[in-house]
Amino acid sequence: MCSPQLPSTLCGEGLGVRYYLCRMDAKKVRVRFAPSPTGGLHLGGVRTVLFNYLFAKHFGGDFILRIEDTDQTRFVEGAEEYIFNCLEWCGLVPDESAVHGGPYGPYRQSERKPLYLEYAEQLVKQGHAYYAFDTPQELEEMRTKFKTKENPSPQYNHELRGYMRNALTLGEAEVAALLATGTPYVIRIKMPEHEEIRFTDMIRGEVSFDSSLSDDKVLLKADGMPTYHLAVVIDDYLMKITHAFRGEEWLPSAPAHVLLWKYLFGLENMPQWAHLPLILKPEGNGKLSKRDGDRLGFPVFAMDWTDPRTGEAATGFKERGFLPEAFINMLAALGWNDGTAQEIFTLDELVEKFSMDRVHKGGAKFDFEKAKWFNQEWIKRLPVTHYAAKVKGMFAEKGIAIEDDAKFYTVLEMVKERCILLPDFVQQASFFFLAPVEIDTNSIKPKWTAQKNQFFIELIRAYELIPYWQHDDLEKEFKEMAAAHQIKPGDLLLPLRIMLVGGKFGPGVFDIATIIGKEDTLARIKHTLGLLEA
RNA sequence: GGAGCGUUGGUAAAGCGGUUAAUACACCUCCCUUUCACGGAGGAAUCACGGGUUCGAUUCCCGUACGCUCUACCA
Repeated sequence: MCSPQLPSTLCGEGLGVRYYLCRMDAKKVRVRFAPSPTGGLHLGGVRTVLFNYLFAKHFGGDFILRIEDTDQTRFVEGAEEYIFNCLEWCGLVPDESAVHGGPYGPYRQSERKPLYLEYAEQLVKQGHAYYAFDTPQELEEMRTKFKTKENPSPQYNHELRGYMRNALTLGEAEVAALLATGTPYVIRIKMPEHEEIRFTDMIRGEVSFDSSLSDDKVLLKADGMPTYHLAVVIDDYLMKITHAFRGEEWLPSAPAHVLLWKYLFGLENMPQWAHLPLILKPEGNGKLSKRDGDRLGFPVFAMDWTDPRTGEAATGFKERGFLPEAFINMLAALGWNDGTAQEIFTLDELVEKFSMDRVHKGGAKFDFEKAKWFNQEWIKRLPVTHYAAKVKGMFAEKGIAIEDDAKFYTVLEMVKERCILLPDFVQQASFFFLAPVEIDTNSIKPKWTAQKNQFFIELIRAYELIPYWQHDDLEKEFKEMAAAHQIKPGDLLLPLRIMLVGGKFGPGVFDIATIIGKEDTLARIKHTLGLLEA
């Protein structure tokens, strides 16, 4: 029996023999993600990448990234590089791609253009496709002419193609003449009538369609570029893709793809399909879009993206302060689980445990609160050194230069469980390095008394003389003095906290005092005492 | 309009013929902490509806409803 790792060339066609024991599923797993470089990389896109990656790596296979840039009108400068950057940040690096190279290139469809015509013409010869000369205007006319209440969107299908200007209605001579004079044309698939097309989806099981209900999709466009429908089949074949995952929105066009496989390469060579559930808007209905993010205040793209044409900008999960570990984990949990109560997974664990049959069928509404929880968990779990540099940069932006790394790490460690997103560290920890500008004296004033004022004046004196500036001594001194003044320590702790921190938050007060040191502690107490007098 | 896919607490979801229907997020209450957070305890679902099949259905089958996707020379 061939092992799954055995090179596919040894499994049959390479030796010119079809080995009985070497079936399709014994071939090396090869999956692909095929984005079109038209804008920011959406949450759903990253999740598709993730599932591809996890599946491939689980079986020791390859993850290929192919650029679907067949629509020249939608080319966006920088989008391709951006996609690679996102994958890099997520840690989902392709084995083969336009930048990583590989034996099945080129990995950009625009660079494979001549290939597609060949196959399209083969289909024409086989009678499974035909030339069509209808202009965009004529198509538009057809749609309005045949539009009825019952049929609001007429299709270019077996019923209507007889009314159109194509090789099926024009006659051989005329077609040849049109072709000879360079008349623009497209090649359309000729969908058969009343043929049941069925295939097994890895997530949904058996799905079937009636071929009569599908339209004669354009395979090759007038500019010579293939449409997605043709390109996906040819490239998946040529790149030896064994499993093809994509969003559920592709399900309705799957029958055309299955047919193309049947006509061109044989159903036995077709990859296993899996149509992933959609990620939906948090409230209401429909696919999650960038607009929802803007409206509800959360990111939708993996990383910041600015459209070079419109200048429109969108923030990404990365820039919002997500750790890649959390982002990936959250995405995996959106539609997949391992059947246990475990929710936090490393990439390695995901690779080990992932399986397609545990992917949920229904679409999931995106919950930003849950996404934040994953990030908080990862902040708590990871050593602070893992993200200290990033946080340091955020401090620098606020004008706080960190010089003492050891102190910085202790501080981060001390406040990490209070941080949900990376920028929270700035709020939670900057007072360790810079005296607070805003002091919430309103939280002190209502219960402020002359006795308390006196207490702090004496506390300053006592602290000035304290031999060892350390947590336990500071606390002991504080409590003894409170007792001497007959004030409950609790009534004094909050004021002290506000003096040191500026507000009602942060770790233990004496921990803070210990770290910021005698000089700063006393200065901050004095400063606030001054404010309270005024 | 048509086709396909889907439907378990507010959200994500486990369950794969017999369970007190897990768990997590969010929310509320309480404990811990004289801050905030962490941590701990508790609180919510007659599994969309109607028929079957079965001794027994959240689980299997068929309808209905609802939702989503697609219905471009875009992917």
